[in-house]
Amino acid sequence: MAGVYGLLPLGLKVYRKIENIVREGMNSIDGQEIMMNVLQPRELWDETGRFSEISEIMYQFKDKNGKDIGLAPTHEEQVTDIIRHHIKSYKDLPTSLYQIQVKFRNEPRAKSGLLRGREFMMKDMYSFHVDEKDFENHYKKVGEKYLDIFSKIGLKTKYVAADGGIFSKYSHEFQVICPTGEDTIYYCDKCDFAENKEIAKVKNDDKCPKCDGKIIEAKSIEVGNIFPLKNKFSSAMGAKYVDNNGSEKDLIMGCYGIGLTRALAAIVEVYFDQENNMMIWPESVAPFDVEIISLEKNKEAEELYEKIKDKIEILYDDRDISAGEKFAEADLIGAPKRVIVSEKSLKSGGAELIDLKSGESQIVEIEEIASVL
RNA sequence: CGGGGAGUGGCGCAGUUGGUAGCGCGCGUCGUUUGGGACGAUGAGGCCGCAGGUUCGAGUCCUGUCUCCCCGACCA
Repeated sequence: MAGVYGLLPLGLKVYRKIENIVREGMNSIDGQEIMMNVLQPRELWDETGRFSEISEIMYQFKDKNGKDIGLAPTHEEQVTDIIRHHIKSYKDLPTSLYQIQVKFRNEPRAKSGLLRGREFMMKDMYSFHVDEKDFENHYKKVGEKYLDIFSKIGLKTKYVAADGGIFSKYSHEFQVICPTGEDTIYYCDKCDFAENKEIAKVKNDDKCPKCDGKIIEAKSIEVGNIFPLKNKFSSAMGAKYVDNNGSEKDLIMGCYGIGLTRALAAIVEVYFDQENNMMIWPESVAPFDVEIISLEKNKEAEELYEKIKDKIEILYDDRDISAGEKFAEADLIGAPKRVIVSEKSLKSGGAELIDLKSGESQIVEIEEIASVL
């Protein structure tokens, strides 16, 4: 069906790497990983009125006993339910819970493959605080960590001010500048000023309101966003804590999302070289570190593979097909380094080692390859 | 939801006025090939999206329906 995709072996390998980088990032700012359920009872969502409010986007149906069920498009209600049973005192705060899980959203129009699907993977984190001030410190910390995570997976992102939607006055998005993106942002060519078109007061070529730079308009892909939720959910659902004066107060909340499968697609959008029909993955998420291509079968390639296969991730192509086909497919798979073992390379003294990003190529003795890599 | 386009071997497509369903790639077998998607020979593979209708006869005409893609609207 439209907007629904699975991942084959190469895609899954890349996905897992993205997932792990995100997971480490969340753990490093004291996020605790949990896993919530996808099947949701109507009653929970009626507490905030959202079962009706977002029925357009939430897949909803009746089970065989006539009970209303929904597939979670997001988890504020569920996480608030969990937290109201476990947090009682200011001494339990702050705390952040996150999960990496599938989301279902009945998008009015799925498009551009993994960039906008109806079933996709997301990391969503929710934080809980005693007051706005504590929340804001955390919000800032998560924002900085997000920039760091995106940079680790090879995406340069802009930290963009955006509309707060139904939750609040503001939010922030992490946008990758890319012509295939569906968002439009305005950013300064000198400082970190950036606004989403939905709220922007500037236009292309304006002077930056923060410095003497120039405003540039660009299409972009939103790979993450962070929202203040204030007490919207805690107040509706009775998620309170007792402060140090003994009185009950609403929890102050924030939520923080990263579209994992969308990030995977964004990396391809940015790194795929259309002209040469070639992918070069960032090393941190590449499905393989190295592809070894053996032209004519030779024992040197086989021995090299056996020697290093447990130390680095290698794709070894010893298929009985033409050289051109191996090269063309290796270009599409996009391992950042390539080792070619052939009669020609052996005559020149070893194997040819190519760094795809720089295009640099060198002949390295077979015995040396392992240490060079 | 509004507008546009498309459903025919695994993939990409052609199919004229209604008359034996084709091509390229891929796949099997044999042989020759190996530094940029090789070549020859020979095979296998189709309910023409689905349901009705018109006709002696429908991939083709008519009606209905489902699905996918693109552009909008939408994006909690």
